[in-house]
This record gives sequence, structure tokens and C-alpha cells, in this order.
Amino acid sequence: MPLILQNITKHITLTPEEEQLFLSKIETHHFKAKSLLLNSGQVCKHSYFVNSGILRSFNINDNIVEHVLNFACEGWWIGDMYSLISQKPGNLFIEVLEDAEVAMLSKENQEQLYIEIPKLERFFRILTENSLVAYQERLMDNLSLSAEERFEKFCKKYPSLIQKVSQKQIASYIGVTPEFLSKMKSRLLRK
Amino acid sequence: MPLILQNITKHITLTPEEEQLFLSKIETHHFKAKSLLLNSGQVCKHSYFVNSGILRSFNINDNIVEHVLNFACEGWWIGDMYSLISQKPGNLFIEVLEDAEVAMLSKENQEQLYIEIPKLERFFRILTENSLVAYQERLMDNLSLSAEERFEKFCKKYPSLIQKVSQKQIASYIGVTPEFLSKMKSRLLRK
DNA sequence: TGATTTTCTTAATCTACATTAAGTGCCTTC
DNA sequence: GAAGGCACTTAATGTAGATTAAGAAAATCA
Repeated sequence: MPLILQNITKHITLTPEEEQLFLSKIETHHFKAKSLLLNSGQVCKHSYFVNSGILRSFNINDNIVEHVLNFACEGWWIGDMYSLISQKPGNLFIEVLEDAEVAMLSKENQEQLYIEIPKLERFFRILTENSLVAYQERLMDNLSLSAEERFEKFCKKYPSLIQKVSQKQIASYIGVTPEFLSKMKSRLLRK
Repeated sequence: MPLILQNITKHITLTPEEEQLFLSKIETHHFKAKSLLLNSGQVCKHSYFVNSGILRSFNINDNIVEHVLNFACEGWWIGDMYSLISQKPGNLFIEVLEDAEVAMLSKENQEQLYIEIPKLERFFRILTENSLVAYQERLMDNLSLSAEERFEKFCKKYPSLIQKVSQKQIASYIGVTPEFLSKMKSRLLRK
């Protein structure tokens, strides 16, 4: 069973016909590392589901500093929710960090599916709820934890990403400079 | 028409019968300033919709420092989404800042309504999407803006709250100490 | 394969914001 | 209407994390 259907059936049950209908609305593509699936200023037309590889979303502040909003690897969804909802130009980039196979669901097909398979409203509601809770926790962590605590939490939460993603990216995700993350790491090792 | 129905019909259309059904699932209560609708460690059983007055949600770090997650005034929803979804004890407090009338929708009634009025899946999906986008922006702001920029943005975004909520609360929301917010304010005034 | 770019490290210096402390005015509550 | 408690201000001092810089290691590329 395709990974994306496994993902959906975690929360709702589809009939074989519905599964086929869903799959027919999905386009799957391969992307090389460093390719951009979405550029800042573009309207986001798709939700992306990662079958393999790694993506990240980030923005760029004052044309200088990058800030990573999210990583997505196998089994994760990613997109620019603001732009996707409003169909206005967003300020996020979505980039491939490691060669990836990505299932793409267009906004139109998604809306169409809501009509043809109303249960999917429930699925995407639950997906969004879970995502919201994660952002909420991350926000509170940024308000209340030190950089070191945030780093330790990241390591526990995403042990596989630590192996795969450069320190620079992780620094950006937890909200410190790469220099400071490097310093923290050696401090933690010395313990 | 009750405020809560106005809120819902911004995104979906209900028949008069559905409106009545919805209202029958809602309990409305008055709360005095300083009362707690939810305590840390409790399971959150309701979504709260504010008809009048002001609420806030916050957590307490290491039994010392409060961090405001959200304010809610007239026409806003508030709750502990983590606890509400998982029905596990959360770490948020929900407190009344200004005497309030609150419409309460219990988790069970909400689930029941999803069955009886499937359109409500759509409504709460949209509500959750919008809330997610707001958290996402706030997170990025915390990663990339200075305290002063965050304060200015807050003033523009919630001009009415500036009047009604103490500086201490606003400082906590934007992630600085009350002393530093006070200093920033006088700095901005001098300009 | 070597050349070039990018990442990572270390260290010195700097700064935005926290902490501590003390004083003022206002709001609550008896 | 006194008294105690909060919210707010101001200022001195402290510090987590940024910035700058420069070299080493690793990855990319021709």
C-alpha cells in the first residue's frame, strides 16, 4: 500500500474505490537535492507528501538570514499553509535537502476530494490539529527554554534528523547561529 | 443572531434547524475576572467562545515564569488544543482577565455535532487552519524579529488589546520581561 | 584529482535583553 | 479611608547568545 494511503488510514478508513480515487488525484515526482519546490513570492498550489528524501521550508529575513520553519522526511506533509489557504503569494521557500520522491496534491484536487470523499475533511482537520499543537509547543519552547534545552529537545524528538541534516539547518530551526550551536555541542560533549 | 452563529456562518451555511441543534449543544456562563476556566494538569473538556470580556491562556515555567499563549476577546475561540485533542492533562491555564460571558462547547458535543452536521468538520478545519497560520507567523516572528519589532507588530495587529490588557500580559505574550517592555515603550515615545 | 565551496570549530568581542533593586502611583479590599 | 498589594518606571549590573574572524575539515564539482 502506498505510504500516503497508510498515512491517511491512520485517521480515517477509505473504501478501495475511495483509495483509487484519492491516488488518481495525486502526482508523484522525483526531485534532486537543492531543487526548489516553492519559491518565496509564489502562490503555493500543492500540499507535498514526502515518500522518501528530505525537504525543508524556510523564509529569508531582510534578504540575509534564513529561518527554517520545518523539515519533512518520509511520511510527512509539508507546504506553505498560509499561501495554500489564501492562494496569495507566500514568503516561504520549500527546498529539497536530500533527493526526494514527493506525492503532490493540488489545491483544486484537494477541494474536489472534500466533495467526493467528505471523510477527508476529517483527515485534514486532524492533520491540521496535530500540526497546530506542534507549532504551539514549539512557540512556547522558544518563549521559555534556553537554546541548550531547545537543542536537547530537538535531539530527542527527531533523532534521525540529527544524522541527516546539517548542523547549520538545525541551528536555524531551533533559532540560534551555527557558531553558537557548535559551541553548545562541544559544551554538552564535555559533560 | 447569537455571536457564535455569526462566527460559524462566516465559513459555512447552516439551516435554521442546524442552528438550533448547534445552540442546544452550547452552554453559556458568566465568569468573574480572575476565575480559572482551566487549570494546568486538568484535561480540557471544552472549547470556549468568548461572547464578551477577555480571557487568556498561559503556562507556567518551573513554577515561576508565566508565558501567555493567547488572548481571546469578543468573537474569539480559546482552549487547550493539545489537551482537547488527546484528552490528556495539559499544561495550560485559562483565566478570565475581564468579566466574561463564554459559550462552552464540550468535546463530546463537538464530536456528536461532527456526526449530526458534517459541515462542521469543515468549519473547525478552517478555524484550525487559520489558527495554525497565525502560530506559524508568530513563531517565525519570534525567530527573526527583535523585541521592538514584535511589540510594534502586536500593536498594529491588536490595537484594542493594548487598551484593555496590562503591559505585563503583553510583555509575556511577545516574550520579554515587563521591565524591558517598559523601557522599549519610553524609547519609542521619545522618537 | 585537485580546486573550490561549504560546513564546522574555536575564540575574542559585542549587544539585546534579563535580573535585581528601589521608588511611585493606583487599585483592591477590609 | 487606611493598608497592602500590583502594575509600572528607571537604572545599575549581568549574561545568553550574536557577531566577527580565521583556520580546519568535509563535501561538491570540474
